[in-house]
Amino acid sequence: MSEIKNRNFIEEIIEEDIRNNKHNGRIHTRFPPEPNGYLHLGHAKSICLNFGLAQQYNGKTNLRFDDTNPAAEDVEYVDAIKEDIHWLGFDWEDREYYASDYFQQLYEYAIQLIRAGLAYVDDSSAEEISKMRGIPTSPGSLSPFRNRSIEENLELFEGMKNGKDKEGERVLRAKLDMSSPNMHLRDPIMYRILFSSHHRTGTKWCIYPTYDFAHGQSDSIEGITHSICTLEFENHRPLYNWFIENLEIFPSRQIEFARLNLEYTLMSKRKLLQLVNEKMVDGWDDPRMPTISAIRRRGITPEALREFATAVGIARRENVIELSKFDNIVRANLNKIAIRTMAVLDPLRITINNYPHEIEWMEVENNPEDPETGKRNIPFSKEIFIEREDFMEEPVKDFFRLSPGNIVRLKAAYIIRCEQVIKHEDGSIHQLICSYITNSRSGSDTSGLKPKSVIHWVEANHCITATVRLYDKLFSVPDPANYENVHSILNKDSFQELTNAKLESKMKSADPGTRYQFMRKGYFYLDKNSTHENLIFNRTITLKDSFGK
RNA sequence: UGACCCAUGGUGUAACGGUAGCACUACAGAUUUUGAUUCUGUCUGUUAAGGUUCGAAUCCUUAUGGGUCAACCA
Repeated sequence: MSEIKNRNFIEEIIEEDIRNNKHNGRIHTRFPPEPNGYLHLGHAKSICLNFGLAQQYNGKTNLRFDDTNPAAEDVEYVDAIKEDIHWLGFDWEDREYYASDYFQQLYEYAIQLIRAGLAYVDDSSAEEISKMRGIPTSPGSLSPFRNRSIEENLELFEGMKNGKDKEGERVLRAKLDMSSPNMHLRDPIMYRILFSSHHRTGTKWCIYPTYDFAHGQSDSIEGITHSICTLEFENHRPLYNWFIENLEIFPSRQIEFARLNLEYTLMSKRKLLQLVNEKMVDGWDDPRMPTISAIRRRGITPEALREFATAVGIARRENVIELSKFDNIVRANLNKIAIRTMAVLDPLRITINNYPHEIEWMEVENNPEDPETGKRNIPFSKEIFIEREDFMEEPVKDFFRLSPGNIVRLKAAYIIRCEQVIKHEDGSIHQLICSYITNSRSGSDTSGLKPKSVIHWVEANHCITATVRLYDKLFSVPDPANYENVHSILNKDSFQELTNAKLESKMKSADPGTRYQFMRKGYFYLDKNSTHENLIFNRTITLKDSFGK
């Protein structure tokens, strides 16, 4: 069935397991976000991987919030995460779980390990524990509390649970190997005391399991067959397995893959939070952010994002994806579906002095890539706007657009020639006087003229004015993660707001769900704060532009 | 001076002991009433050295380079 298809290493593992009828051929994955921030591109890769694998192999995927640290977590994030996953196109059905659902079970597991002599309560301070752990290249030392009796451990652990101790006063540790070269095996901490209120369990618990003591068991409880995580958890795997083996519970298997890195993009939750908190961006969904909500607000489709998540591949080597890969996929997707319209972002008025008609209606396609979207008529008169940058008084080499004495084709209309430049007192250009070529009307052109360029325009008396927001890369360096100070690497030109853009009048009723292509300018999408009175469009991405290369 | 992991064009990813392929980028050309799209072509690669084998990107060894680990974060 899949002899020809190239599979990634995780698919190979799964197919091998299916062949061996492991877990009766059952495939069950999970996506385990911690609700302490918004989902970003890296998470999108993981979501597509986990849900995609389940779809591919007839399995299931659970959503599980990894909420074992009440100090950092919040319901605000829970809701946003759910919305993002659904928007991306995936559904966990009724399997919405929380690690905190298992707090009681986890507590019992801990007692089981204490009874087996495999866990102990340590009264050492955090600093002492850290010191006794040693360094990777030399063994740690044993805690003086390591050999407490089972009874004493049981009693002390119950005391911890009942709030007898202060935060940081005691922890429960697994008894493994203080001389292991793997630091995670040097008596890792299983439980710590935290008197913060949990977003789900409130103040019921004052001891909370650590990631290592919660994650594998949560997988196991849910019958997860393939627990997929990123490479930095690789050194945790022996511990993951140790807990499962010693607890004698369902053996989920942890598999690690390389996380996504993208040029010019920060993927660290901590730093993204900093950008938001210090108002370097307009919230988590600022279109320059790499979060899923920002990508949505930018106007990128879930299809494009899914395609990107697949295209980057799954492997175990560190990687940095080029931004052009992302851009390419976004453009290819939008090119197929975007409704074309003409919009002049930075208007320059033109009067066509020899144009005799009051008005004419010109027919133009809504999307040449999709004839089913039909055509529309747009008005044309002697007063129009063109893009200021489509005129150059002293054209540089290879500038094909309008300049004094030269001709250009107005898309779907006539060829015009620039006759005169009218300036303000300060020398800046006020407007242009042009003539039009009478027999050059689009579709019935008999002029024989071949202008080197076609430009967009809008009729001056029918158009509407709107706000257009142009976004660019947030950072000026391709590897922002390598800089501690994000302020110093911000791209100063990452945001530009134009408030005098001229749009075709039909855009008055622009649809919030529709992706538009402003011809020759890029793809645009209505912002969430747009109103009928004040239309705001976000630029999703520019068109490819080979001018000047 | 430890353990674990990784190494294929500029980037990402295939090739499962038998012709190093695909995508993106770059460059060149064709088409085009969007300098877009589309189409065609070109450049560039198995980290190194040994070994096993009729045959190695693939298996083994060593070296080199890179990543992860010393939170009561996940």
